[in-house]
Amino acid sequence: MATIEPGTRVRERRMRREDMAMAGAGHRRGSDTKAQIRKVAIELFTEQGYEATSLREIAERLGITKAALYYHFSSKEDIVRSLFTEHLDALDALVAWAREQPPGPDLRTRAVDRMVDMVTGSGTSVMRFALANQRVVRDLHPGRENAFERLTELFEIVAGPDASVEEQLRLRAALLSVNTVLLAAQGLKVSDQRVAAVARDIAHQLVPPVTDDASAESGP
Amino acid sequence: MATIEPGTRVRERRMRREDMAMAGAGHRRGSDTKAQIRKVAIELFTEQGYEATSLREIAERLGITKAALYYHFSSKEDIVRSLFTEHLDALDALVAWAREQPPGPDLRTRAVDRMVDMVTGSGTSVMRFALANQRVVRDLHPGRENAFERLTELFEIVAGPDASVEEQLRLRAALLSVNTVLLAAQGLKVSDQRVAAVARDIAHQLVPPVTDDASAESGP
Amino acid sequence: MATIEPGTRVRERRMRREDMAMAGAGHRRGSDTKAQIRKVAIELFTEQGYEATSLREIAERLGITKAALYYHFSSKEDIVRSLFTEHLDALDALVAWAREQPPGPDLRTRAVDRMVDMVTGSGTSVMRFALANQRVVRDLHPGRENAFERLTELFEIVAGPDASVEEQLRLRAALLSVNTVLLAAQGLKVSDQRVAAVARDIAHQLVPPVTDDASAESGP
Amino acid sequence: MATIEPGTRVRERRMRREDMAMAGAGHRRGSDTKAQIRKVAIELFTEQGYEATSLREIAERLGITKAALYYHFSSKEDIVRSLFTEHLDALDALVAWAREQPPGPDLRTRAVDRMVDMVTGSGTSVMRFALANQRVVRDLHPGRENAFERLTELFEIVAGPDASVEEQLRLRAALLSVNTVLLAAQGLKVSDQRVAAVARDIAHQLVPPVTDDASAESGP
DNA sequence: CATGAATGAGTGTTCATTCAT
DNA sequence: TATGAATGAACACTCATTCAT
Repeated sequence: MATIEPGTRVRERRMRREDMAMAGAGHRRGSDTKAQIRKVAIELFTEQGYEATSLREIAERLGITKAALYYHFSSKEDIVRSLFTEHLDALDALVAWAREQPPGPDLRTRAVDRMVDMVTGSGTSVMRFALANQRVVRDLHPGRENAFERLTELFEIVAGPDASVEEQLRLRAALLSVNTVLLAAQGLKVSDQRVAAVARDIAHQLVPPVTDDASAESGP
Repeated sequence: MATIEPGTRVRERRMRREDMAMAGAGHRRGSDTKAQIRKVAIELFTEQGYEATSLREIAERLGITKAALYYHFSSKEDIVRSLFTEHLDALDALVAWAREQPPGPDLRTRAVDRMVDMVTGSGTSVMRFALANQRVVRDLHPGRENAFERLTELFEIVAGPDASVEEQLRLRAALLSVNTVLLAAQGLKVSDQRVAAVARDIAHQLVPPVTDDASAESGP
Repeated sequence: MATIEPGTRVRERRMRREDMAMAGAGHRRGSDTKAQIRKVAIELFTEQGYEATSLREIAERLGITKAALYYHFSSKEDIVRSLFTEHLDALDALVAWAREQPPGPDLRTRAVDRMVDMVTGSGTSVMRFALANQRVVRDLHPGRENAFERLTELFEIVAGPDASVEEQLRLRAALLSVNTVLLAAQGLKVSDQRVAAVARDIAHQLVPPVTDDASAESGP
Repeated sequence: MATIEPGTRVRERRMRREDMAMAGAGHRRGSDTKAQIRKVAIELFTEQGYEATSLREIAERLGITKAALYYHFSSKEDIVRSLFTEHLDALDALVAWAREQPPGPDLRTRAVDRMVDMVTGSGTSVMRFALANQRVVRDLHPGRENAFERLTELFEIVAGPDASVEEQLRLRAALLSVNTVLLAAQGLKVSDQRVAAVARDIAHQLVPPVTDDASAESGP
């Protein structure tokens, strides 16, 4: 041990909710703990990654015990799964929407728009989380339908059956570009709106023109 | 995580090198253990993430003991740091090259080309690894020069002093697009070369035209 | 150390509490585990020294797991710190008492008496522990108030402001002599009471007579 | 891991002797490594304790490898044993001397004198070391003759066959008092000589008067 | 004389998880 | 709804020790 560091490391067990709640009416013991857990969890998982985030951290941040987490969720994995299925609906809706659309030259553009909306929309986006935890997401429902499966489906619908590999690649890149821009914006002082705008522009720019049937897409 | 990873991890303790060694070479043929550690480490860190990868895994895969890792590296962190500084040189070279170039309308394009080359070349792994472990990379040298700092520098040099925020964003996105395409290609059956080609195309397409002051190149 | 300790340490893993428990009490009867840890810890630390005592030893002797120790204490250091602050009160009380006493020729004698009482009093004394682990104790609160600081304070109060260095030395030796006698008694078949008696005698004998200069309390 | 600390922990392997030696003629590679090891070892064992001191520390401080230590000593224990037997001779001499002395009333006093000389002389370190590592010393030669055995022998010879338990205790305390004073002197600004003088005084004061059978011994 | 490379047992510590209350 | 107390498995890391060169 050599030299012993003085204070630190006191584990600050107990820092109950009473401390911070109390004031403001006792009305909150009732219900939404589960929602709060989800909120904190997605934040931490996104910031630090799934494996690097411990249940203790989540519990402590909420002023509850680890055991309490187990009342609401049956495992750590269950938390992350819940986060996903919760937000997977958005993707599902997008897929459903795409399926209904008449296949036309502007479907791709409109799909991209919705994608941009989705990603830049709600606070801590699942997309960001998914990118930060690809492995977990992939392992989550092995063989079953997960976010990546959904995306693939979306890609296929929007690309259409006749799209060449290059076309597919470009389209996927277009749809994913929001995240690239998000990544690119790190360290730059830009408002979220401006980032979103640029993302949209770039995405539009990348959408490959539809190549109906004949000819090559780079035209004469 | 318990249920997540299905097979694997079966605890196959002991599977020593004697199996493959010619029984008689005292401890090891005196050479490249360190290099092998790095190789295995970058593989696992990329696949599973830094935190999700244990030193036991690395050691076992090499048929050595955990303690042996500590002969070559002073900590887990040291391994990851070593991986980085090893390949940081490529980025450094790129920055140096950019600095020497005469600022002209085609600098951006040529920078993008080199970037694509770098990422699709041997360095593939490091970039992929970096993206899969952003947090670790960021925390690695706090305040000091790391991969992200390097990239930022590159961005600034290539963008030039008068670039607007939008322009910067687009340029960054262009330079990073290789990775987007890499990501997009997952699950698609395409050769690496084709992916690289598309990446290059897309990157070129995204490079913002230089808007110094005069009309310049975007003209008709 | 390998060959040093002959028997002992036979690795007797698992020797659970079920043996002595009435099978059915969920985890523990809810009470004094923490106290028991402290008890065992001070014993082992005193016998073997802090560094030479492993948490496994402590846990095993109690029939609990190492992890259980961490439920009650946040680190090994925390255990030792707790032992100290727990018993530091005794020293504090002594200091407080000394401060209140009217400075007179018999203060020294009475202080010595209380000291002897304290050290020979409670079972495994902190004093013995402190002497066996001087370094740890010193490193424990670096710069802050620890046992040695307390003793110094006591020495100064009892010695008075005009004491010569020799006088101080003798007084300190008197106060510490209990421990010398404790040490000297090792290997000798004597009852604790007799040891205490001799210690008291010796201590009294060593107390330096007060040597003011002016009349003061040794007056005729 | 949470936050990664930057530099530190680089293990500073290699810091060879060439760096510091080189200058001063190459004459030192020859011999006295063993002596230096002992010197460093006794320092560190005394400061930090035997268990808390690692062979790596010793080796590093000397600019050699751990393996080199094993050339000179067959184990860590061997080092400590060597330290002891080296200085055990002094004690042996004392015992021998005591044995030769005619048992008389002043033997005790003279024995105490020699003891004080021994402890305050060059041997200081060993005694201090022994006190700081009582357990190790005790375990060192289990059943065989060690420092404590020697001391016990000395005690018995000097006390004589008819001494009561109290007498023995006092005598032992007298002989050990040097160490008490050494301990007491910590934190006090006194020269070693003065400490020695006080120690001698105290020791003399504690020597119990010989109570053979008849009469008082200090009588005229 | 000494090192480079390695090992096996052990350290303190943290984790996800369980369950009686 | 939650908690207090605990567990077993794993983790990163260090130690004393070995041995071919």
